[in-house]
Amino acid sequence: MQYITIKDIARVLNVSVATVSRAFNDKYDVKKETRELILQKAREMGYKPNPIARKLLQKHSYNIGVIVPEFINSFFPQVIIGIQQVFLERNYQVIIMQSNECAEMELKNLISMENNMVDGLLISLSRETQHSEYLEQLIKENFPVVLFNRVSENLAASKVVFNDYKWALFATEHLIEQGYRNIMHLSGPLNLSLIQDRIRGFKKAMEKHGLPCGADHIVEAGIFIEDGEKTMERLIETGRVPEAIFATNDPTAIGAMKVLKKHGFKIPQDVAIVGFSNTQMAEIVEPALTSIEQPTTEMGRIAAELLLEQITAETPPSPRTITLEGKLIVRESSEKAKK
Amino acid sequence: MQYITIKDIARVLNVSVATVSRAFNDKYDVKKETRELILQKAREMGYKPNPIARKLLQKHSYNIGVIVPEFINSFFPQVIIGIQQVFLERNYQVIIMQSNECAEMELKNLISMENNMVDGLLISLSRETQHSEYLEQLIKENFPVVLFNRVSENLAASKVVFNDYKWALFATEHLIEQGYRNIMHLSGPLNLSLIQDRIRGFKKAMEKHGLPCGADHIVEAGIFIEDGEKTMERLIETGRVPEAIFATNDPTAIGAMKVLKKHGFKIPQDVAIVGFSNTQMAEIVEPALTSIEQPTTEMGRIAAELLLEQITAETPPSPRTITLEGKLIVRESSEKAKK
DNA sequence: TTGTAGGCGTTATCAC
DNA sequence: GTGATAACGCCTACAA
Repeated sequence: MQYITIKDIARVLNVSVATVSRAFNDKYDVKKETRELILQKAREMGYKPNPIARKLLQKHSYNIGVIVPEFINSFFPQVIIGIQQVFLERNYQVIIMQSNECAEMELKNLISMENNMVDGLLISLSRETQHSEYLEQLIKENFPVVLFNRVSENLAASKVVFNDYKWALFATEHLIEQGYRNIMHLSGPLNLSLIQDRIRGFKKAMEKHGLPCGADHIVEAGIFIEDGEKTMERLIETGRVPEAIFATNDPTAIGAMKVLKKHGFKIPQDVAIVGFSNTQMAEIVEPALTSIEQPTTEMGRIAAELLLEQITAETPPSPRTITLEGKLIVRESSEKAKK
Repeated sequence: MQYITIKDIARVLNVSVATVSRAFNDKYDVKKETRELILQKAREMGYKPNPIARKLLQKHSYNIGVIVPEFINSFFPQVIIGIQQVFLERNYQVIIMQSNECAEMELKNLISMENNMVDGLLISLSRETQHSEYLEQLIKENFPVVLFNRVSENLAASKVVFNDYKWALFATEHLIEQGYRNIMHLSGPLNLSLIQDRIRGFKKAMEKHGLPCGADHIVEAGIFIEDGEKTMERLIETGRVPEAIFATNDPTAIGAMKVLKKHGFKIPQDVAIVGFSNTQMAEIVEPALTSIEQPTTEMGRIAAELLLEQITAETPPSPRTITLEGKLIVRESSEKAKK
């Protein structure tokens, strides 16, 4: 693949490269005929400007980087839709990479994004990421970064998060109000702060109502259906089936439901369940799953707006954290306990 | 953000830029002390090599572009996982963009990928894409491109597709064998060739068994849950509920099931259903959905291998089409009709 | 209106 | 070992 350059065109047409260059950037004056001649010839020769060379001069790429841990669950795809909504109309391209929940991969993504000269970065940290020096450095250098959903307190960047604490509390209180007492929390990866927040919310609700909430009431499961399945199998084997379950997200809840049903437990009569995130699956599963609705697409939009501000601002604005609220969607899986 | 360059380092250290450059690329001979001095100073000054400048000289970026129509359904995310598996161990970065089922957007993605100098491109066409001149041109210029799943016959590139015709035929025959006669096909966007293939498979099966298969046996629905819902609502309203349904994919099937159940129809007793793609939801819905399993991750891996071949080959290999086979997963939604 | 020439940040090929 | 210097492809003062 031999690329045609403006030099080639200039040579063929016996004009200078400057003239050719000007013919393409119409802010300069070029005689109409020569311009047309050049454009015509360029097309004929199959010329395409080399964007790399251009980028060497200009300083922005109109590319935005997005790094997410995974997109098997629909959560991140939905956030990305919001991100795209904002950037597309501003003529930015959105480049997506996935870290696969792996810190090493995330670092590679990060470096690669910088190499490709994105103008800004939206990132949701991987499960493994305890601390990212590289990202910290980037932020220190005033590179525009906005964290969303999976954030780290150590990073001095703008953040968009969900009020996980509050809505975990509400979700748990909902079960309590429905008459359940022995409630268990199936949590996700413990080093994620949002998971910790949900745990805190769960504990707070239990304490507030004087219910037992020891170590055996919180079980680490995961965030995928299989995680919920495995954990529930284990709980059933060891005879630790509670009256109700608050799961850290819908897939985990659904995995648990699947196993419970398989073992003949009735939901919600034997075990009531509440999920988190209100995915499409919540409506499909039977009985339909009570869940906390999160404004996913909005999260993307807001994060995008924050980033845009940073990119266009003269002086770097000080970091802000925006906390989004949700909504409890009550369905059959958490119907009132029979007395 | 002022970038530090090798010039700055050279100036400060009173050496030439050449020496600084050499210190970083250790294939040249530099005195140990000077190298260490330079590296040390570089770190101190916060120097980062400018990859754009580098790319101007070298010719490849070690970036691979992937363009998909959407990733709300889990199909494409799973394919991407396969793609990543192959490229990561080869030290390529995978850049993902989504066209949002929109031809205009897809074109922007395409241009942007080229601008970012990806070494090769994996693409699944948007629903709207009838014909992409830009892509055609790219392929003509021997730019490495592999199409997967959503392909176009007009493009002379390598392709990885699923044997939609055959497995749609099998899925339909399965319903016929179970004793159903009045079978309807809920299809997807008609201008996608894979959708046409599934329609052909459905028709063939019906004809083969002497069953009626007129225009009213094939209804265009879509590929999302909502599409299945809307279509089923319409069918129920107009009193056109068949004995069995073969849906173009799982979400459509599940949407239809949801509405059928809401209206009191029993599955499979009143209406049997078969889906396509075997998504996670198929196991979760009740009754569990019979579906065609597709090797999604494998599709990604194979497409990636094909692309890698093209990228590394001296002379462009002639395009190949690889057709993947699937598997019928029988569950309750298609149990035998009662006589 | 057009041409000349310098520069963007890096690497590679000469010399010394 | 190291320093000039010419590329890479494009843009843009400045001159003409």
